[in-house]
Amino acid sequence: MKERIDSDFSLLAKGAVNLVDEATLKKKLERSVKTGKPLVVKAGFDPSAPDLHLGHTVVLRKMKAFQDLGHTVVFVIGDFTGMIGDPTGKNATRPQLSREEIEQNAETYKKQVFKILDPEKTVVRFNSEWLSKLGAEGLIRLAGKYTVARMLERDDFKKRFKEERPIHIHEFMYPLAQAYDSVALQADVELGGSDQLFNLLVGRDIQREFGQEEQVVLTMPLLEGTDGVEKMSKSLGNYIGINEKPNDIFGKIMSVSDEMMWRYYLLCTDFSPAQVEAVKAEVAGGSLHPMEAKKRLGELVISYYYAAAEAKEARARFETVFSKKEVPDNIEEVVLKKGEPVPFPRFIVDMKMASSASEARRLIEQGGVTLGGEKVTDIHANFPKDKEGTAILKVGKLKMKKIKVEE
RNA sequence: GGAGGGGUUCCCGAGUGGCCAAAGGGAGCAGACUGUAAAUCUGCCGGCCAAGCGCCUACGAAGGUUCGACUCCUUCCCCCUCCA
Repeated sequence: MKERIDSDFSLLAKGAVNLVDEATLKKKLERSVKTGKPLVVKAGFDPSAPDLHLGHTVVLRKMKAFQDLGHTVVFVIGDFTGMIGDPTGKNATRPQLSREEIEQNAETYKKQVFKILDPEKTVVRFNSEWLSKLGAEGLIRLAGKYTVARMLERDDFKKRFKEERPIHIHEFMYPLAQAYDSVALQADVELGGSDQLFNLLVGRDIQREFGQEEQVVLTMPLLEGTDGVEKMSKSLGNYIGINEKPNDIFGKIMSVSDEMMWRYYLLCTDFSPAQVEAVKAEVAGGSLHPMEAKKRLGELVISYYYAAAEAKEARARFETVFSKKEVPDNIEEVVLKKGEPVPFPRFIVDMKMASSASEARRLIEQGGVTLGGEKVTDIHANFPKDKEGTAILKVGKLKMKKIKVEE
């Protein structure tokens, strides 16, 4: 029993940035084993961005870890808190989402989330369920359980207060509302990104106020995006979506810098820190090529969201296109009727391989366009639509189509 | 209610009557190189074509002044800060 708890604990604590606190988690685990009652593990998600990327998976995978040990994972969709908007200090006014939009987003969410979590074992809840019921009175009562001074402990509030930048009252409600989620669910554990630490800790205080046992707070690191600097986010365009095609995921992973790849190894795979170190040592020692390490990473990551065969295929395609610089077999074919020759820039736009003729011209000028392996050099040249035949049109390294002209 | 600051191309941000399709940076794209869609270097980076030093569209919106406005004036819209 002692071993069971220790091994569960170390598995769950793996990779965490914050764990508040170890003793409580152990205690809860122990009690759960004894009573056979699973822990309630909660994580909240904003309903406005239903496009999951690898950054989200860091926390989701942690949820999965709890789930695999038999605990109850509650996926909270913050439809109520979403209306408030997490106070990030930015003034991005959030578009008010309609009920239908939220429902729709939730569905999209589930579809993606269940690529990681077990749909059978996952409880999905909307926090408007209990927060709406609270009413103005309840909300004020809730607010009565916390103090401004404590709120101002939050780093960005503190900063803004000091710099005399505005803090809106409703921003204080966000952590409180989120905390109340934990009360409503009687959460034992709450997971989140490391930027959520403050909010999650408020949950503990509020739970105590409501006479509940405090939840354990466990935060995971924020994964940097493909640029290697900013945290992965859709709005920054540096993300790798788990819904993207295997080929694209593979390519994007290959575009992650060599240094950054270790971070991905650590946060996006099942590798233990020791295993990651081992691969790292191999690369450092020269016995493993960094490119190979990265290819393996790509294959591995894809295999979590797609079939293993598809992961292999993505890798194979990458090697064909980039390493061997060959054209893969299964590329899109476009069949055209014979007709008048078309100026190349126009033609490239028609084929949707450039967004404007100017761009197409630029691509030609820069030597990025080939037809049947021949470089197109003249922007005034025509695509020989008057001749029958098949040729591969390549625009840049990534875009290629097989063009067939027939009678 | 009062005082002030601001809205520029995908983003940040300079520009304050012509030299402005608008500095610089980021992102993006292309090429070279390579070990990868890494790194590095070079170039491009509103649109249209008859490709000229051409035309159209663009500096919150609408008008106006001017030979000429992102730059000046008027009105309006929006954002932000401080004081009350």
